[in-house]
Amino acid sequence: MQQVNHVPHQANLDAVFAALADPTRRAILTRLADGEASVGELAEPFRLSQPAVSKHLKVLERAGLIERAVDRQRRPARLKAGPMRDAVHWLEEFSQFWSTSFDQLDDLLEELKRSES
Amino acid sequence: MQQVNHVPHQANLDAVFAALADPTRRAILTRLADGEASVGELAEPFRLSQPAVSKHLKVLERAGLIERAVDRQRRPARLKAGPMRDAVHWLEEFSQFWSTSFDQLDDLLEELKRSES
DNA sequence: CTGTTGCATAACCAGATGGTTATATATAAT
DNA sequence: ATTATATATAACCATCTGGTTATGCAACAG
Repeated sequence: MQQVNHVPHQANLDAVFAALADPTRRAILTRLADGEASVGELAEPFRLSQPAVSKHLKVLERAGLIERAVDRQRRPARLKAGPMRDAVHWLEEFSQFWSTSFDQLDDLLEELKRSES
Repeated sequence: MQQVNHVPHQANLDAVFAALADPTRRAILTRLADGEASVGELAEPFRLSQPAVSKHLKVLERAGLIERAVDRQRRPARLKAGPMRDAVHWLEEFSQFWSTSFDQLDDLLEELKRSES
């Protein structure tokens, strides 16, 4: 049976959130949403050395957010969905456990604060 | 005018995702979803020193995920909604930009992969 | 005043992170 | 065979992180 249930795997949540914590990596992901890209193509817009980009890609790969292909000398990266969804799920479950919806939370907390004081 | 629009602020996204990348801190947040708690109350379930918990709380506070109150000697922490919502929004906008929904993404990527090869 | 409780802060440490340059490797082009 | 291109890897560095113990300080309790 193929893995279908995406129970947010605690260990990977660490890696996923850590990967998302860097603005360059988020930009890389956004770029990849537009289609696969090689290391060189990714390095160009950022003023970053090629090895730096390779490192970022390795972080994203370890987090499972991307996968690498092989195309001649190029090793293009493309997005993978699962882990990002795990992150969303954690946040959603958290918000659900916490309260009803994020959109009501600030108001709700304000209210609580007022009623306590 | 009060801040109402929660445009995901890039700088804080760094701090928010970084804060969420630690399992202890996620556990602290989950605990706080149950109600405010003092440093001591938070330190007890984890086998962590009190200063370690204080440090985690400072990280969460810098990310804007919690706020501290003053109650006699205690300095209880409580959740704040905004930044977490920013994180959700980033992920949602990303998924939207990327494709239609996370639930369809893996299938979609699989399909793309197949049609390319 | 004295002691205790709750927390913060400082000083320290090992290991991770994010960047660099230099070098190696593999594929392509000449 | 040589050279050029695309990427990886190594070695190095400064800074950040997550933990510790030791200490300081403010707010009670006696």
